[in-house]
Order: sequence, then structure tokens, then C-alpha cells
Amino acid sequence: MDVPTPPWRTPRKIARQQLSQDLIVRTGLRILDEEGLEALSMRRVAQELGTGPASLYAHVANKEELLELIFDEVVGEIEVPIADPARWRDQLKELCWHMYRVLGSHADVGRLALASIPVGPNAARVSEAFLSIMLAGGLPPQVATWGLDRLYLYVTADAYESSLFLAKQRASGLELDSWADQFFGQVRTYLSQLPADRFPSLTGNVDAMMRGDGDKRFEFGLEMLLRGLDSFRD
Amino acid sequence: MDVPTPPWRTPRKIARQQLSQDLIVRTGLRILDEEGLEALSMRRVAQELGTGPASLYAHVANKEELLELIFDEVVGEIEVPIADPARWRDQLKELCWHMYRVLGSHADVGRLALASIPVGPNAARVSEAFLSIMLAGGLPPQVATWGLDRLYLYVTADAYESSLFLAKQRASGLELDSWADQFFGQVRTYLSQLPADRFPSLTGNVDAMMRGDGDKRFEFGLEMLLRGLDSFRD
DNA sequence: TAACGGAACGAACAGTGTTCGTTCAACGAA
DNA sequence: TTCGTTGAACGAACACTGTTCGTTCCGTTA
Repeated sequence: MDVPTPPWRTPRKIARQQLSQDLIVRTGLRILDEEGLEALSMRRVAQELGTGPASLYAHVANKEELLELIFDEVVGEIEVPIADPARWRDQLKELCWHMYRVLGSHADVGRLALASIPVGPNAARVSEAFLSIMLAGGLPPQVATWGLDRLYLYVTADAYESSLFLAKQRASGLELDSWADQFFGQVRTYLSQLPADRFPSLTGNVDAMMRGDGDKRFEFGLEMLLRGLDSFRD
Repeated sequence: MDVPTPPWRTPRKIARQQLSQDLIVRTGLRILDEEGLEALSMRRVAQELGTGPASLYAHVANKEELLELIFDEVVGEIEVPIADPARWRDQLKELCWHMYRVLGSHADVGRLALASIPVGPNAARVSEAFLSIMLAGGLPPQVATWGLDRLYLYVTADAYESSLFLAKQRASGLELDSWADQFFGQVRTYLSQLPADRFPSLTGNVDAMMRGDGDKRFEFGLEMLLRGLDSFRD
């Protein structure tokens, strides 16, 4: 025989739901994947979990921490190899590509890529892999550690830039192909119409400027970096 | 003998002020330099100009456009050389360093560096300089244009990352040196305390990981890129 | 059983970018 | 000179944001 709730007491909707940091992070990542970074607010996450935004703060310090946790969650998808001295260059390349693809598969995550210091548990794991590969390849420790720093910056910067393009495409409401045609068509027109006397190199190489998609440019830059890194070998 | 304003008409504070896009951009840049990116809101700019935020929209489409214009204003400070075939490598290096320094002198501008497609008038001027130097150095057009793309990404990404550190320092309320000691001390401790069996490379090279300030790392990465670029010469 | 501590929660705060409708002022035509 | 037009300038308001503060709930321990 329960005593009925007095009418002056606000009834709760449901029994309190158990939250956890992991649940919040996974929910955030799902929202980001499906709706984009702009849709990822504390309220949106809370709504998805059937609660209010204030409840999230028992598990994450603030939104910034949530974003860092989400990014590290994604980095957790990166599989890392065991270093092989005979294949260190290929392994570095493959690892960079793998990272590039994982970040690209959660498109808007690129926008978080440069926002955090790589000290999450998964980022440390990936850093260890990078470093061990370079050390196995005979690079001096200082070259390897700085190489790690710069390669990580390169991959995350490329991811960041790609995510910006994607945001523009999404904001346009167009399909990716339509948007790309339009956007890059505009860039081409802009370059073509620059005054040739002041911009002879740009106007004279518009085709070369426009050639190559994101993959090709990433590949080219990576090759630059790896060749440069190789030149520091003893 | 003027007729007095009727009391039912809201009196204007002052005579209407003439605004211009240039004035808004310069004001925005000043606020960003003095108070940081977080303080740069439409309201803050409008306040500084003695008006309301809605007035700015007669001159800039939205905040995003204002930030792009501010960035291009800063890029306008970059002096570009005339390409010299005999010194193309040095010239590239100097241009990158010059750009690095200009971006660094407006510290929070780095946060805008990756946000815009480099098609502003000043960005085009800098792009032309990069490209002409590489072409003068004998690089094939495709290598030069992709090299431009990747070098630009590198410099702006480094600026972005640096500005993040600066934001953390500013948020801490500490002086730069105090904050750096504390922050990097924490990173060092974190690395040192990773389990050595799972992170042998990181834990075995903490000193090398921590060595080198931003300038050194930028220099190293730039050297990687330039050596790599050189390897593509015919 | 009562007290404690941490999780969960709602209300509210201060702030954001932007839009909408209005006012102002300059300019050109009649 | 007057009137109409147009674009700049403006204020009020909207919808939204991250976060804090105070309260309630619930599990654990003494």
C-alpha cells in the first residue's frame, strides 16, 4: 500500500537512467556521424539519451572534454602494426593511409582532429606505433619523435581540411558530386579570371591547380614527407 | 530654429556612423589581437564601433565571411619575393618562415587559418609567389601546384595548432612561461607513466619527445617537405 | 534507520548569430 | 523644391548554445 504522491510534487517521467561516460561518448559519435558536428550539442546528446543536458556533466567535464573523448574513440578504430625494420617506409605509409581512412569514415571527426593534444589512450597507442616503426627503420630518436609530431600534424590537418569541405557541401544541400562540380568550377573560374599580368603562374597552370582529388593530394604530401624523413637517416 | 523631436520618437544616440567592410575587418582584427578569438563576436565588433550587430550585415554576409576577410587581411602582411631560380629552395623556406611569423604575430588568427579556402586577394598573391618560385626552380607544374597545396596546408595547420596552445594558456590565466612549464610538465609525466611494456618506444624516448619548441618542430617539418619536394625535380 | 555522497535533473543565466521590420539619409527624377 | 526609391543603419526579438546552481533521488555504509 504505497502512499500516493502528493500533488505538489513534480512527477518524474521515468526511473532514473544510468548514464556513463562511454554511453555519452558513443551517443555523441553517432549523432556526429549522422547529423554532423553542428548538430552535436549537449542538448542534442541529452535528448537522445532521454535526459537533460545537465546530467551529462556528472560524466564529462564540459563539451570540450566530450569532443576529445569522441575523437579518441575514433582513433581507437585505428589498427596498428608490429614494426618491421625491413618495411618501415611501407608501414609508415600504410599507417598514415589507414588513419586517413578511419578519420574520413567519420567525416566530421576531422573537425576535432586538431583540437586535442594526442594524449588520449588510443592516441598514445597510435603514437607508439608510429615511433616504433621509425625507430625500427633506423631513424635517430630525435628525428623519429619529431617525425611523429609532424606526420601526426599532417594527417590530422588533412582530415580537418576535408571536413571543412564536407561541411560546406552539407550546408549547400547538394549531393557531393553536384556540389564538388559547382564549387571547384567556381574556383577554376576564379583562377582563370585573375589578371594574367599579376598572376602568370596561377593563370598559366589552372589545369594543374585543379587536378587531383583529396586522395591524390594526401598521397603526394605524404610522399614528400616520407622522402624527406628518409633523408635524415644515418 | 529646429522643431523639437516629438517625445514619442525614440531619439538616436548619435548621427549615423558610416561603416565599411574595411573598418569592420580592421576592428575585428584589433579585437582578435587584443582579446582573442573567443571575444570576437558580432556584438563585440559592433560595440567597438558604437552600433548594433545588425548593422554589420550590410557589409559582411555573416560571421564566417568576416573571419575570412580578417584572415585575408593578415595574409596581406606577407611580403613575397620575386622568384630567383638559383635560390628557389631558400626562397621557399624564407616564404614559409615569413608566413609562419606573420600568422604567429596575430596569434589567434591561426584558428582561422584552416577555415577558409585560400582564394582571397592576398591569399592568391601568396599562392602566386609560392608557385612561381617552384616553377622557377624547375619543378614540373603538377609537382609545383600540389606542392603549393601541401605547403600551404602545412604552414596553416602549424599556425592552427599553435593557436590552440595559446588559447589553453590564455584560459589558464598563467603567464606563457609558467603555463608551458606546467603543461609540458604534465605531458612529460603522462608519457613517463605509461606502462613500459606496452609503450616501450614512448617511455624510452621521453626526453626526445619533449625536446624542441614550436619553431624547431616547424623547421624540421619544413625541411622534411622541402627535401621531399626536391626529390621530385626532373 | 539515518546520514552521506554522488548521480541525475530542471530551471535559469548569460551569451551567441541572425532575421525582421523600421528609420534614416542620400540621390535622382519630375 | 518635393517626392519616391534604395540601401545603409538600427532595435527588438528569436532560437539556440554551454554551463551553473540548487534540488531530488538512490545506493551504500555505519
